[in-house]
Amino acid sequence: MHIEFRHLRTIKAIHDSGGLARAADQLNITQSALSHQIKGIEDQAGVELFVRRSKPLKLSSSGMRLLAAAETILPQVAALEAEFEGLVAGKSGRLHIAIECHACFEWLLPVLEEFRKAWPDVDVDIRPGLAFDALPALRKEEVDLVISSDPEDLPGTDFTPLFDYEPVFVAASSHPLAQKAFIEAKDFEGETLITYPVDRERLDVFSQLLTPNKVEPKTIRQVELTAVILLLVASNRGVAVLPDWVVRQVRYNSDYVTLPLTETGITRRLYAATRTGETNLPFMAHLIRLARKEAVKLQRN
Amino acid sequence: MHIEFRHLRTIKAIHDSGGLARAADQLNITQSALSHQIKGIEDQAGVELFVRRSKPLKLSSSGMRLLAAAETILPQVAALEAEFEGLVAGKSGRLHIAIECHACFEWLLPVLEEFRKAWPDVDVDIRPGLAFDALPALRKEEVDLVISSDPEDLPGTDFTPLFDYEPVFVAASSHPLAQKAFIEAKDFEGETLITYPVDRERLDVFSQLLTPNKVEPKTIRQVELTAVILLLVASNRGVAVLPDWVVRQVRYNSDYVTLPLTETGITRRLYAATRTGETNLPFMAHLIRLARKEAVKLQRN
DNA sequence: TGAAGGTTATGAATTTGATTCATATAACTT
DNA sequence: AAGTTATATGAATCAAATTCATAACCTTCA
Repeated sequence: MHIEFRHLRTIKAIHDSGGLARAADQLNITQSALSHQIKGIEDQAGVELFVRRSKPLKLSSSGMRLLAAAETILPQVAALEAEFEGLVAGKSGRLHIAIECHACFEWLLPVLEEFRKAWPDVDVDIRPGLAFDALPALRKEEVDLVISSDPEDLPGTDFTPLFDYEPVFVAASSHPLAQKAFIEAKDFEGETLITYPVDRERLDVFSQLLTPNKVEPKTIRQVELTAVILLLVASNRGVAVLPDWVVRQVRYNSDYVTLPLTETGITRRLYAATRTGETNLPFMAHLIRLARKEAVKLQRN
Repeated sequence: MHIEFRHLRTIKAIHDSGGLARAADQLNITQSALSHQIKGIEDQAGVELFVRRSKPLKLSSSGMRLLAAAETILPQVAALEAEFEGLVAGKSGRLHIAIECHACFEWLLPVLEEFRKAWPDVDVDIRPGLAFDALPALRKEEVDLVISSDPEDLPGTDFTPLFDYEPVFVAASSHPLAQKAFIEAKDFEGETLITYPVDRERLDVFSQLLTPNKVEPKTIRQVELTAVILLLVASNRGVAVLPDWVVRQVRYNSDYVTLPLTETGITRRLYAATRTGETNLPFMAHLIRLARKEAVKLQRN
């Protein structure tokens, strides 16, 4: 027996309408098409699904069994179809995020909090395991959004600017470098540099200053949490380079100073990388707006 | 989105096979047909269900949602199809019975007990409400079997003989009629006749003796249970006419006598009425055999 | 009982949807 | 860059579904 959803809908329509002609109207086909159709189903099933010795015809006991199945299965199909309509309309979907920027948790978590209120049907997740090779994962649809400061010219991938920030040098107030107006690459030569535990080429201090100037810090110490980095810096256990929004947040504590990198400072920009077909989804656009709003807030502090 | 079971099977086959060509083999269609098919589903859904930037292709997040639905719904469809195969093969089905013969419960219940052991998948029920107008109900598929002693020449309805029985006169041993060799219609004139609570034209004593002889008993008292009828008869509160299998069962009790109706006795035959298309279903044939076997047993007592 | 009205069935023609065939395109590996 | 593997594409073909027109059947009423 080759049963399809369509057949279940037919059975239900006939039962609910109490006749073939009315059901045909409901299904937007002719009575004749419906007659042929039920004959086809019966031929396949090998049993009579309708009793025709009364007028209008009605379901046989076998037909009633099919009706029972229809009443179980069709709501599941309707829910699935509604869900896909939501997907198409952008009301639902998946938003799995990979973050190349380790410090971005500081602004992203409040953003996602706000986002969830507006888009309860969107499946949100942060995928820490995909921070490495985030852009290939985006292409393979393993994530849906990558937060990155390194735009690339990739077909099928859009980089939407979020906001600009400045990576700044952070040292204890008593540190000798604290008296300078700005920091140069060579200033790092005798220092213990404290960083997040990521590939050094993905840290601004290396990509924008040290690597181009072929300078190596004395030692590098990796620390997971921003607060711990600042604690170690304040107690002169090392120096750090952090996004300005990070140190702006804890500006009340004056145990350390912040200095620009280079005379003119360095400005970096954060981007949201999305697949081209999804950039304009309403929920995606809303997340980007929320991210920019949070950035303005951070810069007011 | 016009989703069918077929589409769910396609999604599942692709996922399980890990590629389009292998899935096509599994589904017994060409790779090309499958490619067209998934393109068709995607066009309808309005979202991409597959990620093609890898080889072999794999399900997108939307596709995974469809797979989840497939894994829920397809087992339900498979069960339904298996059930219909059982129906066609006669392993399952419905057996709703209407009994025109009120005393037939005495042999039918043990028959059905045995039947259930052999045919656990057959839906068995006795429909007391349909005893009146049982044959029209059979035609309309409201019941599937009618036990009747009145065969009719009805197109589409088979009457299969079950067994013969004799309706016998029952009276207290001390009753004056107890001394006769047989009973005639006029013998009922001064008597209280105790019957089952059914239409008098459906009682053998009326249809075979009293009505043709234009005899009316003094009074008629209707009683539901056979055991109560026999009690009242034994205590000389009236007389009765019952099928011989009924009084044969309780023959140890000698407070009453049984006498044939007329000099030569009256023989009646019980029939199983079924719809012509269903008479030869294995479970139906088995029930008829069991009924006959039970009758032999009753006649041995 | 015959007529009228309502309902479903049927067959040929037509339309629509699915599949095949042959080949192009894309992804991956060496 | 070449070769292999995997999927996509378009035209042709086939199969399934639907329509149109009408036949057949059932129920009710006078």
